[in-house]
Amino acid sequence: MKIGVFVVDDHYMVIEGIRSLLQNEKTLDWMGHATNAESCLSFLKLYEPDVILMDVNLPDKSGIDLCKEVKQLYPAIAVLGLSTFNQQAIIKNMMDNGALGYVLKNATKEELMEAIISVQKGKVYYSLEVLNSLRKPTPNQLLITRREKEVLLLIAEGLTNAEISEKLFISIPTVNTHRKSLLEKFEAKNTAMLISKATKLGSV
Amino acid sequence: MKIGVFVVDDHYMVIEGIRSLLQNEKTLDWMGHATNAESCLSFLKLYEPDVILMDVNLPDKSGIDLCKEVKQLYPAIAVLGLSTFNQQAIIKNMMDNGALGYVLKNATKEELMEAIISVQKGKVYYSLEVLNSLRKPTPNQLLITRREKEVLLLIAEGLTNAEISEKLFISIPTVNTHRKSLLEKFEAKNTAMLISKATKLGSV
DNA sequence: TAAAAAATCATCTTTTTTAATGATTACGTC
DNA sequence: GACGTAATCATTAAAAAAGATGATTTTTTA
Repeated sequence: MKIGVFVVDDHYMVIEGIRSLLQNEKTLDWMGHATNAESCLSFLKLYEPDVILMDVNLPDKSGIDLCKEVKQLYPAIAVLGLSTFNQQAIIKNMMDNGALGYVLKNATKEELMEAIISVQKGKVYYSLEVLNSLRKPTPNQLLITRREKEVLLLIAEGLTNAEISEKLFISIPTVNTHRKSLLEKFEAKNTAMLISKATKLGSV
Repeated sequence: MKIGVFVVDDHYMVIEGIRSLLQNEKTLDWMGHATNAESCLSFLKLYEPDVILMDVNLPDKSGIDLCKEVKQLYPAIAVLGLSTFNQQAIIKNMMDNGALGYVLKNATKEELMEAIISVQKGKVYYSLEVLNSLRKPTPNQLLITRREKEVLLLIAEGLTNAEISEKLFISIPTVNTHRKSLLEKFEAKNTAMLISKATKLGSV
């Protein structure tokens, strides 16, 4: 019984690369590809692959959202996250939304095969690099509260404390408190460093 | 006479994708690939391809810098920029540093072939999407000067004006001037927005 | 080489952020 | 129901950034 594989990625070269890597694998059945979330969902109405390789950055919606939808509609399909970035926040998000594994786009053929076979069996798979990055002592970035995240986003948009307080219906001192805990949690010296770190970690 | 093609990209899947797309083209000679700038330069010491497909994001240095170096050392080689992003700033930068063309990673085989043939003949090539984006009214982001970029980087690292002035051996008012022009050019209301925009545009 | 652009410095004012401390209320979990 | 965390608000002061204007010296580039 072959493993049906489907790929969703907005870059044709990447799709072609994966197809080329996997084309001689007799245990796999290349079911096709989609370059956006919509056509992926259309495909799934007609066919049910065993494994979907899913890029986290898609033109119409994020891979994270698509992953969630796919898992709700077709729980049997194993989703394997795929991206160029090695960022805890994104990976964690992807896994929380039903992905069974995560590989980077510089993965070798062997890694990719191992990942596909693993998730098809229902086993979790992370590529080596992803594992290493997840092993790093978790900085406090993951522990941002809901409110702090709201404030962070507004700061990044360029709002001042006064504007944020108005928008969130809280007092300026409160905004300041959140601001201070954000600086602490991100180990940032000031706003610039905060936004810089937060953006790179995918929190913004 | 075949066109010698070399690819520099840090993602194995992309390399494989390009190779697969081009493998049946009899007019091309696949000379190999590199996954970072260093090994690209090593390769060029031994062989001279006609065209290099060069990703703008490399692990060891930016494709923009690599492009500059390659053109200095081997002016005859045509460099074709390659990336997932369609951003004027990056494209312009790449072209200013000697690239003859620019295609996105979702290019089709036909586009890619046309691009390679064009730049090999010394003709400029932009993919359709790139052309469209270049036609848009240019925001001022492209015009960041060398000094402004230095200041921007230090701001993002969390340095204050005083610290920056010390580091760059300039006065605090001067740092302030650069800071203000950065805010203008990025159309940012404050530091937070500046760093946010700059990071997303790849300037940091 | 002349014009344009970049880089430099200055002064002064206002706004915003950061720091330091302390405290109350709400909420979910064990 | 106790406990910890999150969320809220307050006061005061110092540091930093932002805004407005003007001006000189290098560099680049047409």
